[in-house]
Amino acid sequence: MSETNFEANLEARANLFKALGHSVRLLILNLVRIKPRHGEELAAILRLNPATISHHLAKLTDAGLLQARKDQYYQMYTLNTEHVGKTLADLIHLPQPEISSGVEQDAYRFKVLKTFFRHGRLVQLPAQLKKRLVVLEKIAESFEPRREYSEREVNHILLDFNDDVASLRRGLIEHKLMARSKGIYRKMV
Amino acid sequence: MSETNFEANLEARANLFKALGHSVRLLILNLVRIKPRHGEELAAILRLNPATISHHLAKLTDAGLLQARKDQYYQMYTLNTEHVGKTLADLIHLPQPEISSGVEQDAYRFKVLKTFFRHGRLVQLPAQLKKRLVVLEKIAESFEPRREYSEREVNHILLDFNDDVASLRRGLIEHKLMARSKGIYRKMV
DNA sequence: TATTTAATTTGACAATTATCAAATCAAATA
DNA sequence: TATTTGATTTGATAATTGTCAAATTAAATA
Repeated sequence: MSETNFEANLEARANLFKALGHSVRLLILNLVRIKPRHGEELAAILRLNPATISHHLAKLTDAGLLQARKDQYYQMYTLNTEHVGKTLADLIHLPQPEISSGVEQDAYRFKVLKTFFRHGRLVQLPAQLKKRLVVLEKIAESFEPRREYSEREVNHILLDFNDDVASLRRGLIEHKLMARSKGIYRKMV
Repeated sequence: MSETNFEANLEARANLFKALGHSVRLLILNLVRIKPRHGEELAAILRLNPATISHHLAKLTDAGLLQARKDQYYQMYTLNTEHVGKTLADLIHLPQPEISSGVEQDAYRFKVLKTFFRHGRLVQLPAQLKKRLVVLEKIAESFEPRREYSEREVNHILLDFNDDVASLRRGLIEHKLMARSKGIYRKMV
């Protein structure tokens, strides 16, 4: 799905809610639910200019909440029950793949990595936990799963990122990205 | 219920929909549904100023769609599932008595009667069907149900409203407000 | 305690939306 | 066909909302 489609779909959903997001329009829906009505009648009841009512009716009709049919002079509006049975969840929830195609969910991660890495080297270990975690997870990718590492081997790999290997080692253990047992290091799942 | 309460209730419902009526906020709800997130992360993903995101988050929280809890530095937002299971119908429908207390459903009728009656007399029989019907229904109130009227009696009553009793008689019959059988008139139901 | 950083608030401006009056259009009736 | 009348469109203005930059506040860490 193209980004344009994604945005159009999103905008369409938002428009349904926008149509409902006005007290006059909620009243119109309730009045029309009781019985079909025409614009002039609604204007009289709600004490608004017929042109204003006409705008509201157009929005409700565009959103598929009302149906209009001709009856003599009058455009009679009736409630369209197609949408009103749906739950908010139905109308809010976008499928995951669609979200991913529309926005970069890892943007925060990328931003943190961009901030703290320069030419592949770690400029500084972030003080904030959430950012430190992002950085350490990145570094942990350099270790293979299920393989055993001696401390010398660990240090050798970490040295590529930063001279303060002790802090990096401690961070990896602390955040449970690696485990140490009898001097042997192993990457966690 | 006071009119003020009615309006407050109505406004509250509209505000829930207003909160949902923006594509950025729909995206936030979907992103938070996947996992709890904080403002900075959402700002990075959606490429918007953190202050803007903060506004959106406040609207969603006010509307009861999100819950916020502190986690270290971060205000973590999670989806509040309380409302999202409700159908649109649940959220739109106001009880009838409440509507009646809030707006004058007969405003159109009153307006028509005010236009066509002057000091209790019918100025003119409206050409438009819907208005003619309103006027004739008003006149029909002057007849008792289940009682038989001769044409002379009918004319006598109608003369109070307008000199053109023939048109009034014809209108009452035409719109099935009265019935004539063998020269005897009777009000319908 | 000083510093850092996320959250919030404030102020300014842009964009959107609501409202009405007046004009136009379209359909029904005289 | 001319007239009436509801619906729609247009233009103007007011009100609301969305956005960002900058300042402030509050919480966590060094």
